[in-house]
Parts: sequence; C-alpha cells; structure tokens
Amino acid sequence: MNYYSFDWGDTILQKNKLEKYHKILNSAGAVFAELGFHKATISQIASKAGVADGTLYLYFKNKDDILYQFINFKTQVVFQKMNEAVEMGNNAEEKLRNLIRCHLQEFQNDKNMAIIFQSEVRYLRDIESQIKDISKMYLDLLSDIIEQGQIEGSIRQDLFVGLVKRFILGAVEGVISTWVSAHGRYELVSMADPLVDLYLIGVKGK
Amino acid sequence: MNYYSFDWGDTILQKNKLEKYHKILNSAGAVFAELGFHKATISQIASKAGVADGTLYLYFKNKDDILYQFINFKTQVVFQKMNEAVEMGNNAEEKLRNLIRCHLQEFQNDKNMAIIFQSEVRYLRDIESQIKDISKMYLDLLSDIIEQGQIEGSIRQDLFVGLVKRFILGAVEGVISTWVSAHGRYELVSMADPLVDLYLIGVKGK
DNA sequence: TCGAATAATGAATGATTATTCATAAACAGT
DNA sequence: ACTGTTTATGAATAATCATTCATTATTCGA
Repeated sequence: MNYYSFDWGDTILQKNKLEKYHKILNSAGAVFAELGFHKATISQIASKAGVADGTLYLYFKNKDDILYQFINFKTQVVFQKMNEAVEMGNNAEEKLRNLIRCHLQEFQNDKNMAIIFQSEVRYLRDIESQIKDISKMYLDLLSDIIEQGQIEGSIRQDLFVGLVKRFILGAVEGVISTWVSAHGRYELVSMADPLVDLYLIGVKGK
Repeated sequence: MNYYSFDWGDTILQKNKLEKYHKILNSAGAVFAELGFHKATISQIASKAGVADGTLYLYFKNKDDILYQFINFKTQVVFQKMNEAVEMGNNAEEKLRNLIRCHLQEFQNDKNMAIIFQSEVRYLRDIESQIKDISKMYLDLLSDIIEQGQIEGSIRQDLFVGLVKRFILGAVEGVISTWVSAHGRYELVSMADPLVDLYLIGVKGK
C-alpha cells in the first residue's frame, strides 16, 4: 500500500482508506449542518469531499448510514473526553464543573457537530434505535455525580434525581442552542462557570 | 351557507371552510408528530383528514406552508395562555411559577405539538424566517419576570440575564423532551413546582 | 513491467412524491 | 328546477435524488 500524499493539481490523493472515510464524514457533517440532513444531497457531500457520488457507497451503506456513523463517531470521541474530565474532579462539585466545561468546549470546537446533534438526533433515533445516545450516557454520568454529591452533602437529599439530571442537561443544551443561533459569535465555554453556579445556588438572592 | 352537519355513512360533512382547515391542520400535526415532517406525505395527511390530496392545496400553499401554519397557530394559542398565566401572578416568583406550570400543562395537553416543536422548529426557521418564534416571545416574557424579580429583591442582581433566560427555557424544554420520549406516561405538569424550586434555590444543600 | 486485485467513477435507473388541473360535485340565490 | 359559483377530486405530471453497476483507473506484489 502507498503511504504518501501526492499533489496533483488541486487534488490531494489520500494516504489510505481511513483518511478518505473521515474526509467524507467531515464533508457530510458540513453539509448536514448547513442544510439539514433531508435537504442535503449525496452529490453535495461527494463533491465537498472531492470524490464521485458512487464512492460514498464504498464507505457507507446509504445516506442514513452516513448520519449514523457521523453521530456515533462524534459521540464516542466526546464521551471519552467527558469521562476523563469528570475523573479529574475530586468531589461532586468539581466533577460537575469539569463536565459542563468539557461539554461546552467540545461543542464550541465543532460547531457542525453541535448543529447536527441539536437537529437530527430525533430522526436518527427513528432510523437506528441502537444508537448509543449521547444523552443517555450523559444522564448516567450525571446520576453518579449527583449521587456522590448527596453522599458528600454538597447536594440536597430531597431531590428527584431524574428531574435534576434533565434540568442540568436541558439547560446546557439550551445554552448551546443559543450559541449556535448566534452563529457562534462568543465564547461558549465562558458560560460554564456561571451556568454551574445557577445549578448549584439558583437565581434567588439569599 | 349551510351550518349543519350531516352523517353520510362514515363521512361527516364539515360545517364550513374553517372547520375543514382545522381538520387538515390537526391531521397534519398527527402525521408530522408520528413520522417527522420530511417522512410525512401529503397523501397521508389528506387521507387522515378525509379529503383528497388536491384539497390540501385549496387551504395551503404547499407542504412547508402546512407546517408553518401549524406552528404559527399553536404558538399564538399557547402564547396567549402564557401571557394570561403570567399576569395572574402578583410577584416575580408567582409569575415564574405560573408560566412554567402553564407551559407544561399546554404541552401535556397537546403531545403532537410538543413533538413537532421539539423536532421541526429548526427546519421551519430555515424556510420561514418571519416565524414568530415561540422561543423568542418566551424569552422576552422571562426577561420581564427576571427584571421584576431583581427589583423586588427575590432574584439576585449579579446575574447575566441572557444566560438565566436560556437556562430556564432550556431546562423546561429538556423536561418536556424527556416526557415525550417516555411517551407521555406521567403527569408532566407535576414537574412544575420541583422545577421552579431548582431554578430558585439550586441543587446545593444550604 | 505485468496482471490480478482493489478502488473509483458518474451516467443511467427507478422509486418516490409534491403539485397541478381537467373534470365533477355541491351549493346558493332566484 | 335552473344556473353560475364555489369547492373537491384524484389521476397524470414532472422534478428530485438515492442508489446501482458497467467501465475505467490505480495499486502493488512478483
């Protein structure tokens, strides 16, 4: 196999299959984010990736599969980082802070992903119920943190944990969604600490 | 004009145009909610409404327009009720409580609307930027409440209001979203007070 | 350099479905 | 009952695109 890259006019030949796979995946991400999954066409994705339409079908089963693989791949990468971030914390509050900061950071770094997660996850659930939903994994992470916080005494005992989890995740998603609508014009990650403060002590003056 | 209804076998003739318009709108809501806007077909909507495909085009410009009118109509109705609810409150905290309770109540009463708002609003914004976005109106309502609360002293002054608004709305939407995923099996509205408590005093023990 | 194997191409196919419109039915005033 | 008007029908149209596959290009070991 050939491990070099060639420059042939405008075209950069890929080193190997994996690289082309990711080229297509990222192109798809860009097109899905811009037009939405349903309005995006195979031709647009192929053209952005610099390959022929038919080539996509050597790497993906069909159009749905492209979306599936995109979300699956991103989910894995992000979830890995979230786990690491949480583990760096020494107590529940630190863990929560790290989780939220990581979440905002990753989505800020990859706006296409942010848009697609926001818009297409429901459709994806319809076509592929096996998806390792990032929400579900996230909620499990939160469960552990809340439980630990209750043991440590930094989180009240009289809470409905199922509600608290959704409360936290919903609020982060809302903040991300606003950032996307504003075309990412400010530092998303700077919202992390104010947001966590809201979780912890609420809006009420003492 | 004829203001009666006839029973003609299975078919109930409509009293007037307006009634048929709403029949179609609701059928569309049901189909959109079940399949998503893009997978839903005109034939399915027409058939559920008990009319011919072509008839839809006497009432709506095109498929997009059906979604647009659906969301616009629902938004108006709900927003009206939210406003009334807020006005019933005597202070910021009561207003917030009424708003959240009303929000959850209305979405619980109309699950199709809840699903469609959750899934299709982004697409709608793409096709019709004129949409009187329920989020935007909602956020304005919240601004007023927060501001009042700050004057009354029930809400801290050191808050970034833009963030607080999104925080509150995001969390409600998250709670609704979970309820939808659970196929509406519990009382959504029972989440209202616990949720508002979280907004106000957070998760932290004192 | 050769040739088998692998990868890529993009025009053709076929299925789907929103939309139109010629025709028919229902209606309302007289 | 007659007639112009409004409303409804649903088969035919036309456009869109995902997907296929016969053909061509590239790779790579010998």
